[in-house]
Amino acid sequence: MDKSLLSGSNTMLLLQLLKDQDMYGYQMIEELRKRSQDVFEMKVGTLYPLLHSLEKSGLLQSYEGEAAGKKRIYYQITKDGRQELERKKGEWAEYAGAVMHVMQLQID
Amino acid sequence: MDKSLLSGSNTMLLLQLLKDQDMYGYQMIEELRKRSQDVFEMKVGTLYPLLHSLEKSGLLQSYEGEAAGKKRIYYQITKDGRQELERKKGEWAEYAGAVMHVMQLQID
DNA sequence: TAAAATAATATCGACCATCGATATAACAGA
DNA sequence: TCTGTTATATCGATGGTCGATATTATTTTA
Repeated sequence: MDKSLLSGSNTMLLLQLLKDQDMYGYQMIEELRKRSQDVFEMKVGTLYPLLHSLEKSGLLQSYEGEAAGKKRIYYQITKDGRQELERKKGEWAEYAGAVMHVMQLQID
Repeated sequence: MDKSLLSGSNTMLLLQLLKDQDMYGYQMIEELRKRSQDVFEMKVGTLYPLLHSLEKSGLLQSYEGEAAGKKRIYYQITKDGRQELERKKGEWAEYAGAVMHVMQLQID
């Protein structure tokens, strides 16, 4: 199983955010904070290099757009990105399930 | 929230193993594999340095014991270790819950 | 109005967890 | 005898994340 899953959950979370809606970088940080009820606070020093690398590997595409009259760099998930999202989702479910089992924990 | 939670889940899993029973290193790898239904395969290059560092920081204590007539280095969880286990367990639950929520996933 | 805070993008060195490789020794089974 | 497994150990490399720093534009506050 993928070792970088744990650490690399940020990739999965970003792909999930972009699944239904294009967003620009800063917006993703806020959206992630909101959806996680303040548990996640992705750092800009993590986000931007990650976005660039995801684009380079073809999971995302960027384009210039506008928000409130201002230029923004929007990101869009690609077909490969959607495929990778599903893959990582499955891996996460397996991993988290195993942790829960070993730890004898339950969610909600 | 602790950034090393994700990566550092190995510490939590080891503490959990030792919660009810003392074990030696190699045994922990096997037990972890078993309890996780082959999802976890902790590497020896990860385990031994981690055990040493956990002992150094007072979460574990080691002693020489025997298994099938052979000398083994057993590890025992300390009071601090149990406290740390509970702390990490809580953090994990919070983190995993947030991931599940963002990902719209469910675990049995 | 000037200053401070926030939004937005970007980079870089440092840290830390993990891995693969390598080493050694004892013992089991083929 | 040789191979495989158990068991402990170390070390260099990798890779994800962070904090610091930088820059520009806009908004809020004093």
